[in-house]
Amino acid sequence: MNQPVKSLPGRPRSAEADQAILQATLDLLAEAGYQSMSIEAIAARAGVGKTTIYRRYTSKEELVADALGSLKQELPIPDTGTLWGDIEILTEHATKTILTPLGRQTLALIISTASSNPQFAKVYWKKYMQPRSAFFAVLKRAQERGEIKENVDIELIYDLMSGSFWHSFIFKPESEPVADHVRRVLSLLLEGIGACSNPK
Amino acid sequence: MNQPVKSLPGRPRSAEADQAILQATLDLLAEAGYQSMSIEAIAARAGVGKTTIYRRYTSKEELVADALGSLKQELPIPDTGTLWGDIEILTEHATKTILTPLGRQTLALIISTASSNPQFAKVYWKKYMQPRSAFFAVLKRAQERGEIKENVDIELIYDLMSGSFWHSFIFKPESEPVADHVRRVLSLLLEGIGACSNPK
Amino acid sequence: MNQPVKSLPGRPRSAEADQAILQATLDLLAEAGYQSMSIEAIAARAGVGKTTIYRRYTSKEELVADALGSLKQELPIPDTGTLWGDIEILTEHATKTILTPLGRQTLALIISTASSNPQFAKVYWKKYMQPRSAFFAVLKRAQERGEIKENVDIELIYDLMSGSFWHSFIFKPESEPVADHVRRVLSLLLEGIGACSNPK
Amino acid sequence: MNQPVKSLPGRPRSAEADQAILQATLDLLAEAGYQSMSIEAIAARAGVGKTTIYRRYTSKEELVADALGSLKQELPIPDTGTLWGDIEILTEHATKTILTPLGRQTLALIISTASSNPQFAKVYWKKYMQPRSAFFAVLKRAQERGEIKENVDIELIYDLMSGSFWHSFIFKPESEPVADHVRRVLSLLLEGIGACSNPK
DNA sequence: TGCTAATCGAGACGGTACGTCAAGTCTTAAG
DNA sequence: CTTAAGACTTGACGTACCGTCTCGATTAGCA
Repeated sequence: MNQPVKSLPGRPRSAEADQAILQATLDLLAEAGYQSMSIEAIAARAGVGKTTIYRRYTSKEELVADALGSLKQELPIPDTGTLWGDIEILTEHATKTILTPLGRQTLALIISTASSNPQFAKVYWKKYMQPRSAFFAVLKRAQERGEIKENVDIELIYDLMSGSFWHSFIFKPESEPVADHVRRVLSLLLEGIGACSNPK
Repeated sequence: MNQPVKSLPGRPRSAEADQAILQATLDLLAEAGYQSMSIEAIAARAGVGKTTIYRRYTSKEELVADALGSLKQELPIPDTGTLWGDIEILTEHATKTILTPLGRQTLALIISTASSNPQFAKVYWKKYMQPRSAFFAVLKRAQERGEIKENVDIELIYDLMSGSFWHSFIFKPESEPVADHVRRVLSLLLEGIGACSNPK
Repeated sequence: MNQPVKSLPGRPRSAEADQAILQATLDLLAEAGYQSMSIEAIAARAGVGKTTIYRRYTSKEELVADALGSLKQELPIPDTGTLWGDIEILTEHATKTILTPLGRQTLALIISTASSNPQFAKVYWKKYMQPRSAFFAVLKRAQERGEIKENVDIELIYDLMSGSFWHSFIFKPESEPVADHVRRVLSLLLEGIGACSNPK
Repeated sequence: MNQPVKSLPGRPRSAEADQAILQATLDLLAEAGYQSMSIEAIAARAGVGKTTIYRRYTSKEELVADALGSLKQELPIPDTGTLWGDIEILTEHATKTILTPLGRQTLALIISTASSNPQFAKVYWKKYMQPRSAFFAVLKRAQERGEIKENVDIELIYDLMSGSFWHSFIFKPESEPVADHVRRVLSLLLEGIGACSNPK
């Protein structure tokens, strides 16, 4: 069995430079935003030549995608026994992630890239929406416990909650606390809005 | 009685230039996107000097906001007699508006600007979400007809439907037709997801 | 007999504007120099619209020529009885005229325009070299008095004295007083430099 | 022993660009003149980015000074055995140098800059008046040969001849050939203009 | 120990677009 | 018809970054 990693000749790439570049990218992304962030500024901040960046990434998007991807996030799937309790925890976590400068910039990035560069949007999206699986697990368990109807499409619920979360977050950042809004949405979803919807 | 309109001294601004600038801006916005669109290109396309643009707008954002704001959109409030019918019409209209290059760019613009320049986001938003009032009227009538519970917050419904609409539009552009998705969402909302949600 | 001056219909040109423009031009010419002097600055300084200037002059050169031409200079032809005395007076006057900011700028203007726009150079030149006729008269009288050889070309003497005056003025502004230099030159000219030039 | 030449880090400046810039500058100076010559045009003509010019020079004056300074001129000191012969050769050379578009522009530049930026004027002047030392040598030899009085200030003679040369060149470009004028001046100087100038 | 080769920092390269300034022309209302 | 005011097109200014390209200096593995 040969080594899967063939050591190339020549000087190996500097791991320190790798780290410095990613860190400088994240810092500047949070500080200045994606558009205002210049490669030259990143290189200067990282104490690195521009070449060293261009050797690794062919575009700013690639660089930012890798920088965001390098962020470690661990999210234990909550299990409080009730849907309400689990959602509470997920909401709290999501809020903490998003209400940082970096989180806002990432969100902006996701959506502005979504229409033009879907492949990059998906990278950002994957990192940003890591909680998705946790959310699914929570809903699944609630369904098994009988808190949610059996025939309901869980993905649709996810769309609804996540979408409304964004919607209110983006356009009414000054209004009621996010947690309250989520609670009202969940309540509405559970009860339904139809006047004659009780199957009796 | 003095004139309410004080005519300023000097040559008045050219209305033709106004129009040419706005049109060129919209064209290039649709063609190239906000970022790739240069003021010089707009000036060239409009057959106008750069100064003439800079005299009117201090930033690209202002210019684009005004250009989008100049778009006239008339949306008659539908009244088919049923909530389903009205929503169908609204959805069709919204889809038509958004599924154009200009619509996509506007959406990207709204969200990427939202976190950094809320005041501009609101301008874009206002224009983009003009159907909002129509949507409210439709829901209100449905409530009066008894199709929707009386004690439900209509704004919350709007958040949910609009948000889920975006959500699926942005991240699953290739999946099922938008109209179908909206139908499923409405159905879910009307029935509710709670297993034991019989009210009273 | 009709009036030789036909009073044109409409508002007559403002003499105040005329004066203000010329004065502002001279001021700015002395302060900033010909190149750095903008028409807009002249208009602003004169409290006049740009149009008012362009209606009168078609170029900066014309304007400056007229402004310099408007300067009144009276130079009485000196008659002290000796060539030395007359030259002394002329030198003093020339020095006073040239050693002002306006004088320096005029000189610069004359020469930099000379090669490209000879017709303007001549206008400046005429004003600047008004003393020329006085100089000629002085030399003529000296010739008649027998101070200068009869067969000498007076114009050539003028070229020599005026040229050397410039030469030293432009390239050695810091050296000996101008008057001394002129004296040395005159002395040299009178005596000649040839070792065997005395006709015996 | 350390190297006296410390090689700076980074890519060294391109000697080709240096040359192209200087050549383009001289070309455009001769064609269009100092004022009408734009940095952008120089860059375009040299096939070089504007930055490459601005990296080297902070002003047009600096650039032009360097360009003129880069002109190599070799002038052998003539030695025909007589003052008249030597002057003839010097005059011919000076005429050839000045009677080119570049020569005229340089002259205009020297004088228009002289009063405002003496330091630049001196650079131009040095290049332009390179023959000065040759002229001095020629006069010195003539003095030793006895063609010129011993007690005459040679510098003053230079002022007179050079000044009158300019004077006639600038204001009477259309008149008699330069060489004839110089001959008349030299003759006048050698003989003197004084009627009773017999020394001793 | 020396050779080979990819890497490093630094920074110059040809470009594009920026936002500013002044040029000379034009269009208004007021005189 | 001129005036002051100011908008118009044009074009150069000097700056900031782009992505590419040299440099001399490292820094490994291979000979």
